[in-house]
Amino acid sequence: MTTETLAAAQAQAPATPRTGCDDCVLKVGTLCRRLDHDAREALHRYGRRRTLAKGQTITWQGEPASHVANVLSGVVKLSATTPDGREQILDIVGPGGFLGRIDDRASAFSAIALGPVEICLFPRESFLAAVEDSAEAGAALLERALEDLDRTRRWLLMIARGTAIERVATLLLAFAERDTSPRHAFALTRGQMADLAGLTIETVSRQIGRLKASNIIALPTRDSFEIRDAETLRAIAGEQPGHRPH
Amino acid sequence: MTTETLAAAQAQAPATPRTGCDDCVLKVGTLCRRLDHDAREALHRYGRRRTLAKGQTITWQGEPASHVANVLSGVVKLSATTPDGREQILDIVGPGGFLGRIDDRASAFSAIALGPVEICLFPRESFLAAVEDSAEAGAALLERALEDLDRTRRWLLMIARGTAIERVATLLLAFAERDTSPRHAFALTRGQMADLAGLTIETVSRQIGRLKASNIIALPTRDSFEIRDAETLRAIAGEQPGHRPH
DNA sequence: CGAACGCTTGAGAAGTATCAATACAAGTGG
DNA sequence: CCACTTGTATTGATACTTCTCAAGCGTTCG
Repeated sequence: MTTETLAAAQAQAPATPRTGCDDCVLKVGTLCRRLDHDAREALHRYGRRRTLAKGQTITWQGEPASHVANVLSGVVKLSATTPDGREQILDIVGPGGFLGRIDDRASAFSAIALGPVEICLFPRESFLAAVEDSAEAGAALLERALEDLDRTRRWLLMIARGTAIERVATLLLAFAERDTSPRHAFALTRGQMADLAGLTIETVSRQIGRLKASNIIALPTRDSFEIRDAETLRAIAGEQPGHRPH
Repeated sequence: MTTETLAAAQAQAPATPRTGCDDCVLKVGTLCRRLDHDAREALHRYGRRRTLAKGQTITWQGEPASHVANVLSGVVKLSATTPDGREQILDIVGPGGFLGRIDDRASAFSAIALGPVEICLFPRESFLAAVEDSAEAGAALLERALEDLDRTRRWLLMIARGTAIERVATLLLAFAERDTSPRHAFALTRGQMADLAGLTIETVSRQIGRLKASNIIALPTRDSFEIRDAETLRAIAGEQPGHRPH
């Protein structure tokens, strides 16, 4: 597993052309889209687009991060590793997501690309300056941060009070939300599901087995599933009416 | 337990004088202190200061919140109640903290005053407008939100991967950080510690008993403790060097 | 004094982790 | 093409942690 820091990533890919925000991939974007032209210019003087391969680490647990980043495309897992070697995924960050710390303390977490990922990388100081100059950018990032906070709190509740089958059912419903076809892909491996749900691989597998045995889901292949009884599945997940996962 | 919403709280205390931000209690404040005069004026046209008694609910789980608030003084617990009646405290919010959702969906959580609390209450729309007008306010709130996010993620890690004694040790260290005298108060009751740590009262009590039996802590009275072996306690808590709890 | 509340302690039950074996799929190299 | 390795998933037996239910204790307060 690569252990590059943001700075290292920047040094490693100096050939990447300086790309302006005007042709930014981030169409649904949080940041660039809501900056006025001047602010965008100022920020884009410092922002660099980088491409990361699957498994590449963007920030490494324990190192002070001099840079922050926005995810342009692809998916990143934000995770921490306990002293005894177990991993906990704290969030899955997709396009528009913010990575890094706003102060200069060491980051407690690692961000690892789950597939090919494009990010926009900023020195922390210039990023902060840009945010303080543009109210729109600040408001957009604030909105995003508060959404992240809300989602993290809901997941904290699930981890703290939910049983194994509740957590797995919630994950399956989240996977199912991503597409409309009846057959859904497991977006994560069993190991990643376990790391996200705070369980072991074996427990995740057993709960999926229980759901299959109860005919609540079916497993046409090993990496896809169909929901046979959505109502029961939602009931197991303890879904509150009025807000949906993710 | 009172179940008032923000709107109800506003209606309930109409006699409170409209207080300007210039004499705001929030000296270390996140918001008001960093607004320029015009923005402060604009916001203060809508902000109302409210005093809440211990146990009073500021927002109620499931209700759409039309207002947001900043905590001026006192401490609030942000918590959720599961369908089966157990409570999970998601965060303890002190002066400078932000309460509420920035969108109009129902709030998933309740905020309950742990003691006498002063808050500054804003209609959500005017609050948002003020943030979009003032880059400084946006930046300050963003900083705060990202801190909250970081702390919540650390606690999620602790809940997901930590054992009962690790969680309790972490809480004790957090209590001990609040004062310098050798004898520390339990800032929360056993029940609140359990709700925060995702445990039961009995388990919390047993872990405290274990720490006492191992001479790692002493219990001079029932609502205070002394740390006898700080190093071991920190080792149990699994404290990473480089960042401290809360 | 009795009631209410918060805390402690005990015994048994339940849920999940751990350890271990096996199965399956996808490469890889002979 | 087939053995072999590697990564991932399933299944079983057992141990351990925490929850649940229950009882008892100490303090405060009416």
